[in-house]
Formats: sequence, C-alpha cells, structure tokens
Amino acid sequence: MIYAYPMDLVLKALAEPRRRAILRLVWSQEMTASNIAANFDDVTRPAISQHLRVLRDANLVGDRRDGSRRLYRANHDEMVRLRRFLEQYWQSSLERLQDGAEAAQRIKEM
Amino acid sequence: MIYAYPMDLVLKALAEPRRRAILRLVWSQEMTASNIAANFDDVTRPAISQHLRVLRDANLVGDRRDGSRRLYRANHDEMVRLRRFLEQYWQSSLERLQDGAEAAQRIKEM
DNA sequence: TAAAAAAGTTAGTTGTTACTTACGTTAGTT
DNA sequence: AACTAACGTAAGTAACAACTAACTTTTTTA
Repeated sequence: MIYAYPMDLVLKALAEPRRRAILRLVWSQEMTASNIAANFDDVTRPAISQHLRVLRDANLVGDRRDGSRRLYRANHDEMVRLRRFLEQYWQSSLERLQDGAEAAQRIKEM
Repeated sequence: MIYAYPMDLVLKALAEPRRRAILRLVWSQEMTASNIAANFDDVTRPAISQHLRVLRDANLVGDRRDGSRRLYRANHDEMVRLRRFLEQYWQSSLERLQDGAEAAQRIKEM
C-alpha cells in the first residue's frame, strides 16, 4: 500500500491497541523502551521496540538519547493534527461534492 | 484480537484508505453499493460490499432498504464520538498516572 | 413464472502485521 | 580491554486483512 497521506501512518499506528497503550504510558512522562516493556506481561521487549518505531514513523512519539538509554515521549502536536484532520477531511469532501462537476455527475447517475 | 473498546472497530475501519474514500462518498448523500463501486476502477463490487460491512460494524455508516436497493449513508455521530474519544483518552490516562498507586510504582521504577 | 437487477456471502489467494528468538551495536563499568 | 546494560535489527512464523471469482438471495419487471 502507498501512503499518499501522512495521516495514514497515524491512523494505522493508532488502530493497534498495544500502541495506544504505549502512547498513554509516554503521554505525560518520558520512558525507556525497557521500562515500557516492563508494563506488559504478555509481550517481549523487541516487540515494544518495533511498536515504538511505528509510532515514531507516524510522528506520534519523539525520542532523545541519554547515554546508553533512549527516552521516548508522546508528541502531543501530532494528536492535535489528527483531530484537525478528522474535523476537516469529510467537511472538505462535502464541499467538493457540492461544487465539483464530477460529483454532480455521480449524483445524476444515482 | 479482542475488541475490548468499541473505538477499536472505528479506528481499524478508518485506518484503511479505501474505507475513508467510501465514507467520504456517502458523507453527504445516500448511495448504493454499486454506485459506490462505480467510483473506483481498481476494485470489484464485492470488495466494496465487504468494506461497507466493516464500516457498518463500526457504526460509521447506516443503511436502509429501498426495494431491491440498499442505500448507505455516513453516520456523523460516530465521527463526533471518535473525536471526543481522542480528546479524552490520553487525558484520562494522565489522570490515572498521576493518581494511581500502580502508576506511582511504575514511575519509581524509572 | 421466468428473467433481470441489486446486493450479500463464501472459498481461496496474496500481502501485511504482530510477534518471538537470535544476533548486532553502542555506551558506560570494572 | 573485557563485561554489562540498553537497545535496535533480522529472520522466521502465525494470524489477519484485502481482494477476486463464483455462488446465493431478494426484489422487481417482462
């Protein structure tokens, strides 16, 4: 699949319950990957590491090095962007449907 | 996977670009499955039918019978619920982190 | 009643993803 | 320099998801 819109990465990342749980953990505090993993008893640390990469690719978390540790934290801005996206995506679609000739054609074909 | 939270179904449904495109089509007008399918040139009608079921299971679309046709329309309320969910999910997580004993333990272990 | 139209369902295929185990890497410690 | 801690990466696996082709169901029309 081709990710034409950046929000695809965000929605895909959030669709997984485990990643939402991780995001909650690092929402208000920095945490290391090991520490995050310690909060789950049914998954290994590498799995958490892979989830963190998905979250980072979606810009939902950021990280900083601290010696041999790496501290992760949620990126609140991206969540704000998502909310704006959800508010505008279908609204803009509506405008296009009402204005566009292509849409008018579709309506006629109904 | 067990869908403990109803929002799982919503987020999973929206994570698929094709389903968002379908949702946009039926956002401001009712459409039949065939008519929706006619808007895509790279997917068959049964595939659209299956997507519509996913959207309906997530309560993102509703439908009504009209003779042999079935008209689909977006359920705007569910999108409102999603926005509220996104606004509250991490906020409530934060409160629990600050108040809960379990969370305090996690912080200590940092 | 037979045929057509509109739609849903099933079986099977292919691609994707969440996961584990094993390994590699980097930065501090002894 | 060897050792350890923290972390990422790679390979392989099992489950899931998106799709197509073929089939069935329901309603209208000839």
